[in-house]
Amino acid sequence: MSSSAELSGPTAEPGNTADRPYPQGIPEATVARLPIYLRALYSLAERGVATVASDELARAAGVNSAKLRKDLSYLGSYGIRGVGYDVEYLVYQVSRALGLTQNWPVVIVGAGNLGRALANYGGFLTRGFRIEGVLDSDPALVGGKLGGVTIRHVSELEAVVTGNGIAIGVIAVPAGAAQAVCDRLVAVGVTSILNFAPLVLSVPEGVDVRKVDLSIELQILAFHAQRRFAERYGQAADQAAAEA
Amino acid sequence: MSSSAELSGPTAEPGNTADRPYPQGIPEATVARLPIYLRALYSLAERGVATVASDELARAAGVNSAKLRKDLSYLGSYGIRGVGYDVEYLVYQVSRALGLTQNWPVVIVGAGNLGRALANYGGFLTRGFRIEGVLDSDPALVGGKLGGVTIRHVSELEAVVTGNGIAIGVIAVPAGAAQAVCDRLVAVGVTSILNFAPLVLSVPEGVDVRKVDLSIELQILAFHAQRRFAERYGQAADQAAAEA
DNA sequence: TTATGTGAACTAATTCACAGCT
DNA sequence: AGCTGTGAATTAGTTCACATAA
Repeated sequence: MSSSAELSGPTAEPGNTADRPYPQGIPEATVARLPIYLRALYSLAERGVATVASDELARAAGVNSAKLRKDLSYLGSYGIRGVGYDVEYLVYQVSRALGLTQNWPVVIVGAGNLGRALANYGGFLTRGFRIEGVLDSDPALVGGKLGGVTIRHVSELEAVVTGNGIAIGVIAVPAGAAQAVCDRLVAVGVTSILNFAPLVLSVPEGVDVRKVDLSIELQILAFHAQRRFAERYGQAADQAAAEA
Repeated sequence: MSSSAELSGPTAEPGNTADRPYPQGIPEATVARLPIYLRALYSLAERGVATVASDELARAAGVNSAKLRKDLSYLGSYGIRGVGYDVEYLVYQVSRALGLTQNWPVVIVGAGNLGRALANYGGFLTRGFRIEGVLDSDPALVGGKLGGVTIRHVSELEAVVTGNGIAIGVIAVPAGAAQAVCDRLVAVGVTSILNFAPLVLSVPEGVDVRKVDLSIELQILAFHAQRRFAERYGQAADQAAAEA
């Protein structure tokens, strides 16, 4: 989770929040759900749905409707009582809240399986982001294409970042190389980092790191699976059950 | 996030929690951090560290020490006052809490870039899990090897799951195919699903789905990046800043 | 009617601060 | 003397339930 909990967090100067789009700040938990709503809204729009009620959108997003309405209320009053929400308009408002009406240039460091998966991942390249550079240390990969971009050598990292005004970096290199890549990104002004390497990066104050950890999620599943087995067969049986 | 908040949730029968390993239940937020602690502990163990204080382990995990101590206290009293925690012993206790002293057989559906990245990802194959099957619909991939396992055709899904007593499935197929794969996994008894496809899966009660969404994290980063720009340059400047 | 928007109540998570053990 | 373990206080997040507006 990100360090700051609010839009107008402790680093914001006091007293001038009144003319911001979202004066009270958007709770972090809400921010984390907005992308899910956005995806559900796109899916509705594609199916030609013009208006949606909170129950329906909530179901599509996998949350309850009270939570959805409260979440959306942080962005403003964009619904119509007795009717619901205009899908297209809500897409715009949620996009704007997330900063996706801009087009953020992104650099991906690491063009291995993970980097390739990212570049081809449905929705990674969508509205709001463009892959401006892909870097790798393997000479065999340099010069190849990925996501419409030519893979360049990682030694060009600084040139690629500064030359394209890149503020967001994606680290998709092995754990051993990740901290060094991170340090170099931060040194040339990248303040948002998405980390896929399985380690905790250390960064200076003011840099926002989010991590996607493929094995942590699996371990959380194992915890719940174990719990289910223990409930069903008693606490001694879970060992045997998993071996079966 | 998972549906149930506690180890002994509403589905557990009342009155027999006293002889469970963790009678009061482990908060979901704690469960989500245990894998991070575990990784930090392994890293310390590899460096030959025998004992660690909460401050140091907390720093390695990127949390504050009060939170770490409270988290560990849900598992039991495994520290030594005035000294710290025995690294090896704590590895065992955290592993046990997460259900990783067992060896869960896992099936990965989808052997594209993402499936391949998973199989090669540092730590995905580690203690607690073994890849028991990899499936894909592409005949060109079937018969090849991935993570030490031969890729089989997705039509064999049911046979692979039931034949190996698999309880955990990983969905690494495109969004369009994900729900169908999910339904088939659930139908043959898989109750834990890790979903990489960018959509909300619908599953019956009792099935635990976690999702890893590569683009949602990027969107959350964009939100914070936008906020920083707005704070620094005023709310009108952020548009121009990202275009630069 | 009907479905939003939101105070109020509730539940979960975090942090503080210090008693208690080694 | 030092670090854990944990009640108490605080803060964040969720859900309820209904006044409000189309």
